[in-house]
Amino acid sequence: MRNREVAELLYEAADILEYQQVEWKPRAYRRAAQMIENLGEDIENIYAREGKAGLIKIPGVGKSIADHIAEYLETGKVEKFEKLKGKAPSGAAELMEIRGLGAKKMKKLADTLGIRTLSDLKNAIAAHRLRRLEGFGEKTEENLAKAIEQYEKSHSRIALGKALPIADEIIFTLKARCKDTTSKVDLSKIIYTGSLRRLKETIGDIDILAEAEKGEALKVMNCFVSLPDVDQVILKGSTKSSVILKEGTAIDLRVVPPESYGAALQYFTGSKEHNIELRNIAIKKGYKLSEYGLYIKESGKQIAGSSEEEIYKALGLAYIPPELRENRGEIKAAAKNALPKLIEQSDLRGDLHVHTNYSEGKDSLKTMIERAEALGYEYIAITDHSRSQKIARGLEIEKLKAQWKEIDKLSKCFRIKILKGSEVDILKDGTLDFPDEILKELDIVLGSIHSGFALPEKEMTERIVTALENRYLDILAHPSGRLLGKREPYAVNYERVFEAAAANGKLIEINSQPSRLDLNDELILRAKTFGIKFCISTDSHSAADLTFMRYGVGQARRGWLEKEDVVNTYPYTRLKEVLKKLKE
DNA sequence: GCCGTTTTCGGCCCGACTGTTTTCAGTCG
Repeated sequence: MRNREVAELLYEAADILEYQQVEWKPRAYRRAAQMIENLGEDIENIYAREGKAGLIKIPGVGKSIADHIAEYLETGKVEKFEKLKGKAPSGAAELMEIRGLGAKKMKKLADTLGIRTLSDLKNAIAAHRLRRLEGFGEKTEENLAKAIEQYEKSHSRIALGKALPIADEIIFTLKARCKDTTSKVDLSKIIYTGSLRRLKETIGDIDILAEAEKGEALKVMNCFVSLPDVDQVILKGSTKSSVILKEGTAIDLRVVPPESYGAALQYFTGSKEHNIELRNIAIKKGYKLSEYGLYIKESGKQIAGSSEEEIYKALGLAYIPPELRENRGEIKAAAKNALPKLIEQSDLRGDLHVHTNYSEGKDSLKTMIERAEALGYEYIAITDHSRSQKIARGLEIEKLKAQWKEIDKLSKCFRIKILKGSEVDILKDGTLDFPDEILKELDIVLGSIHSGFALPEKEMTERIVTALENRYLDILAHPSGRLLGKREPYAVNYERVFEAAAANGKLIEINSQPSRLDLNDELILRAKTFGIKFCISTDSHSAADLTFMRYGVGQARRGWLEKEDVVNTYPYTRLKEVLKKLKE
């Protein structure tokens, strides 16, 4: 899958063109890059099958970009882009990340002061050389210094699992403060928007929206910027404020009047690409769409704005859930009333990947079962590590059998059904870490890779395919092996893995651990086209982890999954049938 | 550079905030 690679190439070219103040081309390149990123099909396959004609069919890709992509796929580079590279400062990509520094200012800095890297910029600021430039000033210099500091502190995105609790906490506190300050604000309308509401795996900053009449807006803003966790106030106006929390997270708050609340919620939820498409539809219908509402262009009369639903309706679209708003085809589907009916967390009847203190879990078997039953689940699978996982205290066969005995005993005390399982290592040659006579006694077998991450793509693919052909394996767990922000996914040919999973009827896990979220949304979408079924599991290492399910469900929804696609929405008897059939 | 049931040429999302400006450019989302 080289889509990401091709998209990066185009994004990079767009940045340089933007730096050169070339008009419109950067936008065209970025649009093409974005479509390629979200294609759901390997661009190499398209090119191999249909040549340039196939590439031109991709929205945003015309003859010229198709030529560039073809050249890149065949030779590994694009002559024209190679020449472009020399035209911008070497540190341009990094400098563009600094808040307040765009293409124009960067060019000015390069042309007048010869600034080409972040360290050049830092030196120039320290020597107060910026404030003398035309269009710059003392304040700009100070702000850039602060922005650099902020960039160096946390320029990476925040994991969903970290951002969501922070947002919940801030909103809780903000509501309490607002309640003490004014009675005229509807507290239930204070919610998070942005990529967080879309449940994206990582978040740049947290966006919060509130509703208030004009006279009350500033009161909400004052509550917000004076929250105890706020470190810096970046900007403060009557509709928009930005702050940075002491632990480094950036938070924006927007306040809008009731007649615009839905439009603002829609707008700030994004994604940007989804919104641009929506606005284009509005224009074609003779409307104008902004964060304040949907208006008739001629008369300026508002025809929708207080709720998201009425905006989509007025544009001739079915309501699109936030998780789908990535311009991956959801707008076309909404126009045809063909959106998926997305899975809900309440559809889940059990958790199929849970550790106990038999291996690396913190809590006892009994505690995990108790908590799962308290969550209302119908079943839970106990899946401690297999014997090769020495670090995680993987179970020897004797210990596994002892666990079975305890499960049999506990089964009599609980309503919830307990499946005897194991998270079995897929060894380097693709065999599983327990012999067949043990595997066939288990109710459920997860296969996963915990060693030999650096295998070349071909061998890693063979290893996983071999495991998928093992009749005793049920589920491929955390299939890409990535740890968000820490470890890249291992090299593997997903087309082949998905083919093998589909051919053998194997299930693919969506691991809900905030540090994993594995498979990711794009690969879920891709896997679904192979007809594969999934399970959403927490990979819990303590009873508290059982609540991680919300993150996995979010990724499943982003991958367009419906209830029927996910086997742990099935009643116990149906789940057992699925698992039994796999071993026949 | 791309695109088109109002266009094959002339458009390309829209508005807020800030700073350096006396009316606007740059940046951001």
